[in-house]
Amino acid sequence: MPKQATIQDVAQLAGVSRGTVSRVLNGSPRVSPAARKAVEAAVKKSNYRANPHARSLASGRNNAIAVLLTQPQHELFADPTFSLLLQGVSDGLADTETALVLLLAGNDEERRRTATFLGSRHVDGVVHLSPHVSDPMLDVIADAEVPVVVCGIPPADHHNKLLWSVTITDRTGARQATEHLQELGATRIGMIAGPLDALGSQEREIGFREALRQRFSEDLVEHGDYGRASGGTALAALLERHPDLDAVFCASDRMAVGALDEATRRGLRVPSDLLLVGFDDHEISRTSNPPLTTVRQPLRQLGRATVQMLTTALQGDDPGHRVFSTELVLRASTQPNRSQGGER
Amino acid sequence: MPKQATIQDVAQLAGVSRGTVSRVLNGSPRVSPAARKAVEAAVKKSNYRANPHARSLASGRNNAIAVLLTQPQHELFADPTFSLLLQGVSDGLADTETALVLLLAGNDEERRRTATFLGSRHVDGVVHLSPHVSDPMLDVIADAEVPVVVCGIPPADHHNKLLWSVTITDRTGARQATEHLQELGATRIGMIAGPLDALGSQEREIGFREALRQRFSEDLVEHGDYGRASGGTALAALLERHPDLDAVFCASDRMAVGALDEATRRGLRVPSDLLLVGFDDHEISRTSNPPLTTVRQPLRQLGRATVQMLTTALQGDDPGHRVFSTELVLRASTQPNRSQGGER
DNA sequence: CTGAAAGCGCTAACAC
DNA sequence: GTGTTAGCGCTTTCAG
Repeated sequence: MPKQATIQDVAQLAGVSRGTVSRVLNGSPRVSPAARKAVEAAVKKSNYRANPHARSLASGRNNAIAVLLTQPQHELFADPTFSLLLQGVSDGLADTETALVLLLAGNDEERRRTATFLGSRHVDGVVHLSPHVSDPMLDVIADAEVPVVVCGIPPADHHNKLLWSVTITDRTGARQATEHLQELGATRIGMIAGPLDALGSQEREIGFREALRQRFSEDLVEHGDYGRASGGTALAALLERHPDLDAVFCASDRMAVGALDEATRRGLRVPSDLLLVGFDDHEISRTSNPPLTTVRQPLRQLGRATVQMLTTALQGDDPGHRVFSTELVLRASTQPNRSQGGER
Repeated sequence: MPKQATIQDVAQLAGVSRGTVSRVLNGSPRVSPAARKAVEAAVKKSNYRANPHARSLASGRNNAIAVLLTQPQHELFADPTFSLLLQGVSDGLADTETALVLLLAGNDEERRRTATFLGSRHVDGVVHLSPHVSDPMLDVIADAEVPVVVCGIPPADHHNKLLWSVTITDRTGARQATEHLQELGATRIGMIAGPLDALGSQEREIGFREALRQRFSEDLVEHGDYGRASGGTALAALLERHPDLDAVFCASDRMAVGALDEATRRGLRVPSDLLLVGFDDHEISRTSNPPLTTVRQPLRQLGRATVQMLTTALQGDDPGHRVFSTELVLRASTQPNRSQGGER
């Protein structure tokens, strides 16, 4: 069993010292071209691979970040949001040597494990996808004193100096969507909002409210859980209270599709009887029948941004806070006359 | 900035040597109760956390395993299979200190990164979820000489001494499903199979064939990609060739639901006009209308088994090969008379 | 049962 | 530029 080559072997092969090899490996500029060449050859020849633990131990860096997922897994995989964010994170890591450690914290046992894991400084930083209000993991992360970038609006009471966030224009996006419905002549507009503990959803509600102004009324809003089924239930509840509803803005595409299911079941046609707008611009909004007008959020970009910000933070700089713009995407669910669509 | 306590600090506090502390930490039996107590107190008092890298460096173990996902992410999250397997893996890790590193290898760049990662011995073992025929990652893993447990049927030509696998009774499950359709009187049974490069799907096809015997014919089989849309397309193709089709066995629930969509669109009623059986027993088979009879595979158990086997392998033992049984779950899609269901 | 001590493989500070 | 060397924090013989 030929043992794995160490930096010493490479040094010998190249006829230089370990220090020089290390410098070459870490791209230090203070190395002569000749030495560099020799080392590179030796590395290849000996099939040398740096031992990540020795490296971490000596340098104090981990070269690993964690992605924290707090949703119960059921919900986690049902929602394409995480897929896209994760993809973005992976993109962001693309030309680094940084490993991605997945932390599932969907139940108590997993949360416990995650806490010890973070406590033992396994990773240099963490990306937390969609924190909720009163998220216990936020405290765990704060205790671990590890830099974190959250994807979404962090609770206002967080007292973590090492927390940064990336968000989208939830409020504006919701307002624009609602205004779009108003411009189409809708006068009785309802909203199917997301869970109450999701701050992003609250923002969307505020945007809706802003657009409606004096026409707003609490009973025009029904809450779901972002999932498809809840959209149907919510629409039913709204119609119960407002049989004359002529448009609905939903805080997620999945709920919008659920509402579409329910509308269809009741014989309501979209868009002729009911205008419908979703939020996310997931695949499903394109393939539904009719396709949904929706508020696009650039999830993949968000994911990329989280790791960029984390990288910045790890270098000791302040990554600040980043906000990404949403964009209204017009489709058949709000285009009664099948025209090419509005001006927005 | 109070530095993190080291094993030395604990030793001093407890009035013992580092060696003793280490023994306590690693649960060695050769420690006096008194010493143990003292150490435990000191650990608590100093809020000591072992440095994982120092530990790995000294012991040669990593205390981390990788889960490899080779699907493009789009497909990855659309398919609940992975969610459940991952959940099982997480379960299996429950009372260990082992970290789960997620390796996404859905594109070339990710595959490259994964290869270097594995090459540098970051993890003790890898769990590979659903390998395909001619999967390039299998070679990468073999080159890295890291133990691997694959979830699914490994290609026959793998020459990896460190590869073990856990599978299900694909063939028997498919045969039983088909026989169930036959027992209900179906005479013209089609199959919507999965992708050709998935060995599990090939097995299901063989099971179907075994049940049909002389009635089998190539044109009774259509291939999809396990996804919903492909199920609809496939059913359309089958009906084109065999307008008298009275039953269809699908190699995934998602394809079965897609077939259901297509059947409904054509005005065919399930089960009265067409019997339908899926495979997986995913959530969707329960919530579809009508609910689907399906072949249940115990995914979560499979996931748990992978890490158990890996653990065994890491201890130097041979985990062998494990096969889990599928189970036919009867639902309305094959119960024309709404009776309580068959005898199987 | 316990302490002493030799590394694990690498980085980084220091000297030349 | 490059070699030397002192650790990084822990595990694991080896004595006793």
